Amino acid sequence: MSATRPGNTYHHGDLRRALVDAAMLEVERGGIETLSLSAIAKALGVSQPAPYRHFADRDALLTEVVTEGFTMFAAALKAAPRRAKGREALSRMAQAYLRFGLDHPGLYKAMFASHLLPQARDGVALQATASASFGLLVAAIEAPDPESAQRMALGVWASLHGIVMLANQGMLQDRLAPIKLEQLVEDALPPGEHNQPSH
Amino acid sequence: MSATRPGNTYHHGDLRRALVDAAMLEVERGGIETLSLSAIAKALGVSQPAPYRHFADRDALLTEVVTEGFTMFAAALKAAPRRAKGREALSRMAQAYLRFGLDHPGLYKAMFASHLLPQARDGVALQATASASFGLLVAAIEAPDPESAQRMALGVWASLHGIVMLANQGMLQDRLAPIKLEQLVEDALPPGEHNQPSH
DNA sequence: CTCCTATGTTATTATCTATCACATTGTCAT
DNA sequence: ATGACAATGTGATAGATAATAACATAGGAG
Repeated sequence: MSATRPGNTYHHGDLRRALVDAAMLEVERGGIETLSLSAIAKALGVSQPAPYRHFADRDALLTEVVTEGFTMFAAALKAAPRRAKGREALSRMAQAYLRFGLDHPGLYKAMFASHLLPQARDGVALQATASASFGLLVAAIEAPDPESAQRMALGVWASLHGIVMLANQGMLQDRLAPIKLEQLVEDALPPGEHNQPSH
Repeated sequence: MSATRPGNTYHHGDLRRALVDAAMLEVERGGIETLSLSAIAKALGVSQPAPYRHFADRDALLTEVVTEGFTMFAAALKAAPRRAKGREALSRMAQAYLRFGLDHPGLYKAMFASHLLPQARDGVALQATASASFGLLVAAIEAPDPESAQRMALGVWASLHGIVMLANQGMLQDRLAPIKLEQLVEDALPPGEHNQPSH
């Protein structure tokens, strides 16, 4: 009966991990709304209630997926500048932000547009994880004082978020004739010496 | 049995309208995922399958809600400049955008973050409706040539969209100490003579 | 007035979440 | 070792929902 199960044992081995992985794939494939614990359990060759041994409910599994998403996201942002500093580092981070959003549309949407983030129960821990990424952005901004950095980072964040969401909704495709998303990202950043030539 | 039904007739009178209204309220209250045709039918005092006489499936009702949302949205943007022109008109339109997003968080999210927009079936008509709003934004932008207007409008749109989405997710609350959303919106617009004094 | 169509109803099926009581297995103290 | 216990899995079941089918009613066009 078990298709994806390693041995033929009564116990799966690492069902929790398998559930998260399968859920991540499904969120990426069909979005948050099509995720079904039943279907995942069946696909993994376990009984339908088995997932409830590891997650209290559907939202708990989704929260785990989204949390791992934010971790991946933060890692991508952190790695992006490589050895660059200053304005160039910010630019690379912004491009990495864009790339993550475009490469993981379902996950990105689940991270930023789900009902989980505003919720009291899991929302607190989740917001902390999400905030880590924002901190990276603030740190990459060059500004006279911390408050300015915070304010400018908010503006950049909002722009990047908007670009990713609109692009993934397919709302920019018809309008981008000669314009590239990468250029739209550059335009969203505060000006610096290393700016690209004007269009 | 019927709580919300006008008379006591076999036929409801205007069930379609009542369904859309109820669905709009529910989308606003609990978001897209909690919308249940069963629950709405019961609340309206009709049988559970009655809605299927007016909408092929759940998504069809949602599409109607979102379409009406875009119509309201376009009307709000269009009315915002009142008699103002130029840069001031753009500013007022942007503030109206923000206000709509904050006043209708559930509807706004349904409009821009649902699975409906990218879908082939209803997505085409829906995208056309959505595009009308974007056209208003483009028209309000002062630029040397149409392509620049298009490009600048994209940037403004993305910024506004990002601000609304992040704000409605509760992700800006902790960070906005002295900053107001309205100011964040102003900062997202291209500079003009009527700019606010710098902070 | 009669028929026809629109709109509503009851009955039914399939899927999904979630909880229950029970079964099995790995582990840890003795 | 071994026996209790905790962790993990199973079958049975309840409740909600989407969707379809067959039947009922009412209102309007001829």
